[in-house]
Amino acid sequence: MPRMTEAEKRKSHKRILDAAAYLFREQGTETTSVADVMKAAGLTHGGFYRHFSSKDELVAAAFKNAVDNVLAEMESASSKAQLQATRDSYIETYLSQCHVKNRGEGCPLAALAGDLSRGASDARHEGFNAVERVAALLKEGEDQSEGIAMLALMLGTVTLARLADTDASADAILDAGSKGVDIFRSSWPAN
Amino acid sequence: MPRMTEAEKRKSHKRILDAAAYLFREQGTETTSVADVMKAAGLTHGGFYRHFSSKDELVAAAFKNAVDNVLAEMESASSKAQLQATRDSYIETYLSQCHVKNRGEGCPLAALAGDLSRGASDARHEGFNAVERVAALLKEGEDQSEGIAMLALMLGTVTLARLADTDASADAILDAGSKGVDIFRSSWPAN
DNA sequence: TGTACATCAGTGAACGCGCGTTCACTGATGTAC
DNA sequence: TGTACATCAGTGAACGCGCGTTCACTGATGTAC
Repeated sequence: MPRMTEAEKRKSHKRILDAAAYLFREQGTETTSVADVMKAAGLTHGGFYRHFSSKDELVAAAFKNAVDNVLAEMESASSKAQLQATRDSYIETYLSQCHVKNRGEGCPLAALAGDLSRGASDARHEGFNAVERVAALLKEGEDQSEGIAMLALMLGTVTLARLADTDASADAILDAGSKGVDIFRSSWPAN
Repeated sequence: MPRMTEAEKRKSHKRILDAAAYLFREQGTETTSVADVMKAAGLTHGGFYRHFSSKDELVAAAFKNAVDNVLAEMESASSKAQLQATRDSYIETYLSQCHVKNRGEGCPLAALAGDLSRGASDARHEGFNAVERVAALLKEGEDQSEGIAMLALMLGTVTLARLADTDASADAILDAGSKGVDIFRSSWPAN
């Protein structure tokens, strides 16, 4: 059957990245094996090294892929009004039960910041880049610090909510986070 | 040489817990092996199962041990003034370079919340208990939500700072978190 | 208090297993002429 | 345009390795009399 077209290789590559982005977020990078990812991408593990030189490289690439997908809508906003609208809906979705339960399609930083900070430096650097991208979208202006505080609060809230035993406990934590977000917003000059 | 005194067994048990609490926070629960922990405790891996029935059980017990140690000072505060003083110093230490770099002796939630939320339910439950204990100490009152938002912001800030490449980047993130903490404090009635 | 014996904390070899990675192989693709 | 051949995406067996856990063993401890 092999060999495939160049175009088909690119499709395989994308499927591997998407499968990894989902599984790493869902289960963590340590608990997910290269074979798991390849199986989810519809391939066998042996072919992995035609696409990436190591699992570490995949972790960094899959994380960046996840960030690109999650931020695509906000980063492509063409007007200030559109940015504000997508940002508002981003924040609301972020602090939801759905996001708490659905790690695999949620914020890559909330799912993987811990893994990245302990892992290879390429992946950690990718994580830091994501922090700056998200912060810039959450609060424009020359001072990044408001966006970073907002991200920290949101990420922390979802991280804590994921420890809850019941939906009610998770909701209480999400509500606390939402109130915090409102305090931040009302204490900053609108822009 | 064996067998040891009951008192010596208790000492071994504590050494295993302390070693695990340090190594799990420093490296994560997946990356740290039972043999690593036992070696750090000055024992060999075979004896582990005289103390714990599984690695999962150790993860939960070591996490609780870490929380107990970290909160001991605050929880034993005998006056309102003393609680406020230890809380102030706790927050300042929490948002410091030292805490960012020194995972192994830092906040167990900041180091392990991600691992716990994906792991065995006993350990996750221990994590949730810790959230409530810390939140109650950060902001007294019947409404837990202010303490939870404060913890989420602090934990999120340190998590993001641990992704930074340089001390300066980490400082910028820590400063952003500190400003957020100040906003929370000034927007809540003192107590 | 002294003796005989069961207990069990700790050791280190061994278990099966899954991991990341390598490799010989296949055969359609892409290329040189 | 047709032909001959090198390339290489994907397969599946195999590699060495470290993991969590088990086990036979040791000998001081704790206990029953």
